[in-house]
Amino acid sequence: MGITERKEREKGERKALIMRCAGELILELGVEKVSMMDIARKAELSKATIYLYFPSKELLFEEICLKSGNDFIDYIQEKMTPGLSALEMMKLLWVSYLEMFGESEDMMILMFNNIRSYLESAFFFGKEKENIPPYILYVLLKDILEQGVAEGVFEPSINPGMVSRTIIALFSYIIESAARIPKEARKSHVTTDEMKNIFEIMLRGIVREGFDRSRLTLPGSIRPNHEE
Amino acid sequence: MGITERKEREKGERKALIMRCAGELILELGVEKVSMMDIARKAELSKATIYLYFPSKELLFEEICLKSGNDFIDYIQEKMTPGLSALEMMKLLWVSYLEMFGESEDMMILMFNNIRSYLESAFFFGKEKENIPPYILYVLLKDILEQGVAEGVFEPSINPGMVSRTIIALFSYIIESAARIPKEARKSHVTTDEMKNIFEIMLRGIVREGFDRSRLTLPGSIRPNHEE
Amino acid sequence: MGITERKEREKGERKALIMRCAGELILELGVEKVSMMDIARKAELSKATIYLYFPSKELLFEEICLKSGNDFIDYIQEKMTPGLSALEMMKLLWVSYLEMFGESEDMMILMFNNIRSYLESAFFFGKEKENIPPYILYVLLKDILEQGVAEGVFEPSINPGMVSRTIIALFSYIIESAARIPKEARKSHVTTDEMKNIFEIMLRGIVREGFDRSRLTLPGSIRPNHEE
Amino acid sequence: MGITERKEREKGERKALIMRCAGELILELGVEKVSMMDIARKAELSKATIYLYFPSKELLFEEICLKSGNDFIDYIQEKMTPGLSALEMMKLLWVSYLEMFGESEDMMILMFNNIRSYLESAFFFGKEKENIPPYILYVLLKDILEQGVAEGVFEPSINPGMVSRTIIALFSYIIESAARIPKEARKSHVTTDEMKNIFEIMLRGIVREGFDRSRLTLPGSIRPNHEE
DNA sequence: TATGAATGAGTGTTCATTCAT
DNA sequence: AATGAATGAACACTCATTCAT
Repeated sequence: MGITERKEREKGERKALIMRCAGELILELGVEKVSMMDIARKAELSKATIYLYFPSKELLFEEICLKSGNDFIDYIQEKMTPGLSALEMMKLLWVSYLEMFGESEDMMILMFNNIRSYLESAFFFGKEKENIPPYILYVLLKDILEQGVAEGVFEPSINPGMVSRTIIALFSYIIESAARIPKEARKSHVTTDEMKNIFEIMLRGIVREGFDRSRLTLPGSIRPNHEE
Repeated sequence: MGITERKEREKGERKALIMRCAGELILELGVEKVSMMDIARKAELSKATIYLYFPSKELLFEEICLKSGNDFIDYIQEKMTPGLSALEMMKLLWVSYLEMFGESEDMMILMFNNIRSYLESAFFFGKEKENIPPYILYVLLKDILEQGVAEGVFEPSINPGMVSRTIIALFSYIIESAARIPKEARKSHVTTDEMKNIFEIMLRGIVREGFDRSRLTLPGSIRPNHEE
Repeated sequence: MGITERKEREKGERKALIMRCAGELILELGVEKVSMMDIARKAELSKATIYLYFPSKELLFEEICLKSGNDFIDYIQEKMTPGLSALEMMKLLWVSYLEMFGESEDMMILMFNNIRSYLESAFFFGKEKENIPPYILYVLLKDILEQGVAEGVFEPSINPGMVSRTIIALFSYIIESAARIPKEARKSHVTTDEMKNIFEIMLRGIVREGFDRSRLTLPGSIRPNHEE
Repeated sequence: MGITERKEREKGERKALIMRCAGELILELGVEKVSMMDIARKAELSKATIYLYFPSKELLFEEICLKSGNDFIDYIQEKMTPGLSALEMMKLLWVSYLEMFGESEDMMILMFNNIRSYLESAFFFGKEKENIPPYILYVLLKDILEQGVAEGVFEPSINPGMVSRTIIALFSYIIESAARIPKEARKSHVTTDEMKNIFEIMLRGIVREGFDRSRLTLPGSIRPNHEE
């Protein structure tokens, strides 16, 4: 039994190694520019070996994105305790984002990179899909927004599905833009500050008229600016 | 006299044909996936002929994007008369967008496609660039926002540059997403409705607290839904 | 009659123009690198027009080489008066070369360029060809060498055909090498000095043993060094 | 142990195969006319496979030339024992050439082909270059000539550098010309006889006046004429 | 006569994928 | 399980040549 287990574990490790290497390369070069040779070289394996673990380049990339997305969802759902108000949950979402980003910037970039590819598909405009991270996130946000409407905090006229998609799109956009900046020059506080402002505007735009705006302020970057 | 003119016109038409075919393919497959061979096949020309009109793939694509961007800018600037209030200009911008989109959906998609490539560059986070359409649009929006702040209509705390970029990013995102939908299934009213809602939320988020929200309503799709 | 004549003359002029342009380009870029487009551009004609005068690139180049070779042959034969001794003729050949080279360096380069292509063919080793310049030159030299043997000046053991080919080959080689040097840096006196030395060594090698070497001295560059 | 060795050897053989095929094609068609496709076809491999062994066409060709040149240099230097007179060394050079040519005609052709490309460069007229075969050969010859002058055997008035270059040029020329002859028709004795005569003439031309010419006779083709 | 426009057949090079070992 | 070796299909780009006008 020990042996098969070890084999299983080693197999998983190899797979994780390949995904990690591929992920780093995607962040470095962009999806289109990464070749199987690059990945093989980085993982110190042969190209053929990669095909032992992934049936094609496309599916390898898909799995990478899926994983990063799931990690993010897991992180968020762990924090979401029942009984929170919509506004508390929105703020929690924001804080989770901040923390996760501070902790694992690259993973976040990959995750939103993933989302973007789904947003671009038909799903964004109605045809919804399976159990994939972007969709889960979309549902999560939508539920919060609906709860907020029910609580009388958000404008009843908003379309929760649409607003949910819009928020995700915006996050994706900014993160992706950040990813294009060379890693060493990337100052994450810019990214998070940018996002914070947009998120606040969006919140102000969806709350009921007359709602006290001071209650919509979000916390800023939680980590000290380690650069500059 | 007639002959040279006709030749000239035909030459222009060929060039336009190539750009149109290339544009459609970009919308269909994405920039990276389109090959010169694809374009040639679609235009029913030989690859070599394409090179008679454009010195390289890169410059062909650049010209396509530039043209669509410039067309949009021209359209807008023609409508912008001096003496308008910031809110009037914002609405005018919206109506121009609607009209232009109704008139030349593909062109709009290409234009925002173009913008996106610039947004992804460093410019999005501050380093600004030359006389290219996305930048002109960015400046235009920023000026309006600043004027709105001065008029006491928009929140003085907003960062006009950042909000300008956010608005452009959102438009790009939605348009681009729409572009991925197979043409026949694309219902433009979804696209414009989506955008209208987002634009309204954004406006509500940036006006001063207490500003009468009923003044922020935008007109909807101006053309009848020609599909379905 | 006047009209057809003028037409004829103009046709000849066009042809000459094309050949001149092509010739210059060959000298500048090397045979392989010159394209029909280059020639057309230089001659300020269309590519198609060139095909009106020459049926193919290959035949155009052939004609260029032929012409330059014939010019050289004509120049030499004009000077060769009967009754000269072999040694006098050898010196005359040398002087003609010097003069021609001084007068029309480019043409000489093209001519030997031409010769080289023939030397490389089977002809060099026996299978002789028609009335082409390299062959005429070969025969000319061979005749002189044979006369020299008959006069008792040259070693009877030499093979006139072979020595003739060797001399031509050497001239070609040096000229061609000179042609590769950028035109402005080309100091022809180096070329001619080099050639003079080799020619003298060759002469010393083919005269009978004991022949007074002081009689084999050749004149040097006849033109002042116009550069440097 | 056997396996890795065999793999190594097979890899070397493939590389050698490609170089041999490319070499033959160069001899057949000339450097400029040989395409990677031609080589692949001849080697019965795919174009992509060639790129497994050589990073580019240019480097493949460079390696071919370098190898043949180095082989020749190695062969010669192995035979050159110290204490030989200049004349002995000249004869040794000649014999080495003969033997090498008899043994590996193609290689010799390629080698001189290589040399030619260097002779055509500025080096031929003074600007000398690194450690490349043609230059090594040039220096070797020049040293011998200088030694001969010091021994009082060669004319003090000769320019050793220039004569060295001339000899190399001549060898190159003849060999290259031979290469153009279709292989089956190529009679190597013609080539070597031709060369022998020229080499003898050259020697007679550079020895001091009055030197006993019978001492300058070279041995002829050392192998029986295997053709005709 | 002259040419602008067009193209087929090529170039060198890359890369995801396969397979014998 | 792992891989070195191989390759087909693709890529952007070039050029000698043709042809309708």
